[in-house]
Amino acid sequence: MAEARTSTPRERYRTQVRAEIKEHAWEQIATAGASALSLNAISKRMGMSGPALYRYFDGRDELITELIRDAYRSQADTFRAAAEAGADLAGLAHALRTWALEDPQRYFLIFGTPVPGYRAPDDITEIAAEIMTVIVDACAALPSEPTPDGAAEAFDTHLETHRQWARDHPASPAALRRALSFWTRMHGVLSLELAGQFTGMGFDPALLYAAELEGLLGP
Amino acid sequence: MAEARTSTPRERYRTQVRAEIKEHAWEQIATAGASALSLNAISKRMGMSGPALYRYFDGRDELITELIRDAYRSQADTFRAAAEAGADLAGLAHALRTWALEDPQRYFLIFGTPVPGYRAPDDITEIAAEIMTVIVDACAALPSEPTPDGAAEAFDTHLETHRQWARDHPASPAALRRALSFWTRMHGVLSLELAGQFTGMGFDPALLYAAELEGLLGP
DNA sequence: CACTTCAGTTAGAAGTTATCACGAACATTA
DNA sequence: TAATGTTCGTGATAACTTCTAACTGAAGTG
Repeated sequence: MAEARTSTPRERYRTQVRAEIKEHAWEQIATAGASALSLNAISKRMGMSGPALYRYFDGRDELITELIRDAYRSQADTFRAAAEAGADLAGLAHALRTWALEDPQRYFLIFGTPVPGYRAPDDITEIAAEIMTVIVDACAALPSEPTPDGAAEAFDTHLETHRQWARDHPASPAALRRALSFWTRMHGVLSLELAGQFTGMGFDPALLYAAELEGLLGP
Repeated sequence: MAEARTSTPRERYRTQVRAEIKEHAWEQIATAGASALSLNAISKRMGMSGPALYRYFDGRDELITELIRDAYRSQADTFRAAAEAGADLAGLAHALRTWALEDPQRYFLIFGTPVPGYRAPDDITEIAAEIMTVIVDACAALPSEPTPDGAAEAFDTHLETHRQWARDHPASPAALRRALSFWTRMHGVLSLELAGQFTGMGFDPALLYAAELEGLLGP
């Protein structure tokens, strides 16, 4: 049994081809969207014919799932890198926007239209939880906390006993609520901007993003 | 030249078949997503074979565009109906959420992953502008206005001269900014909820939605 | 050297969108 | 009424797609 002490040439070849396939897939997704991803086109552009690709991926679904996984990992890495570089919540927001604009279709691979039947593998939701943890940490480290009014207070008491999504993070409910607001508000602006819903409207999305961010940091 | 005085039986039949096709399409989209929409399957389920459908729609793209148009119209109708029934901004938020939960895939047909090349026809963007107008009206009718801090103030001055998206609505910049915040924040929560990003996290999305709404009405 | 493993091939099934040419039903006009 | 169009639905066909099966050849292993 090959102990995989380093890696056999065959394994290296295999992972290299897999990576090349994914690269072509990303290229295709960026230009035509995930729904137009064609295994056939990838194979032909790599100089091999049709079914050869099935040696490396079980099929279209597995390839896309792998791309989704990479997208999540990429986002988690940017967040973690920003946090380790000492970024606060505003820094995270900036890193997120930069990352999203870098490849809109990658963003939509995570946050775009869901396929009704699809259920993400557990290791992917694990990465998602890791991302949330970074955000919650940043919210807990902020000097002030958002003051709860009516509905916010109700939500805070709800969060008191519903925080397993944050891995039972010891932060205050207000901090948890701010983390969720951060997520939803930044996503709200970003997704609409990346989807092109603002094009032709005339205002600068970056300013809206900044305003939403500051409104989140303030009270 | 048939003056189309009322409508010929053939025209009635035609529009009826078109409607039936769209109904089957909606059904299919709701269960499997728009990317899995199959003209073939629709034809067969209607008892006619393959290419017959091309008498009624130029092709897949035209059918989907028509569905998008209907989705926009449906949303515009709900907003308008709510506004005419005297709903304030909170009422609009409630109507929006109900409408979205009614058919998530219809929501994503409007706000979901964009197809890189696709450009919506002008009459559709017209409906979108109509929707924005209702929201801006509701924001202008609110008693208080959001107080601008730093970035919000910068955005307000920007909106002073960039308001053609609101058909040059005479509302104050603060009201316009609130309208945009309303749109992005409600969409932020809704889209993530409908995409299933909250499932397994344990908290109630409705409470988050309510909290975000109230945070929008307050200051 | 023999044997196994694996990459890549062609062939083919089943599905899709979309076009074409034809017959049949319908509507309109002479 | 009869002739003439117009439109609907059909089967055949092309060009795609994913994906399976069987086969060839090369690379690594005992």
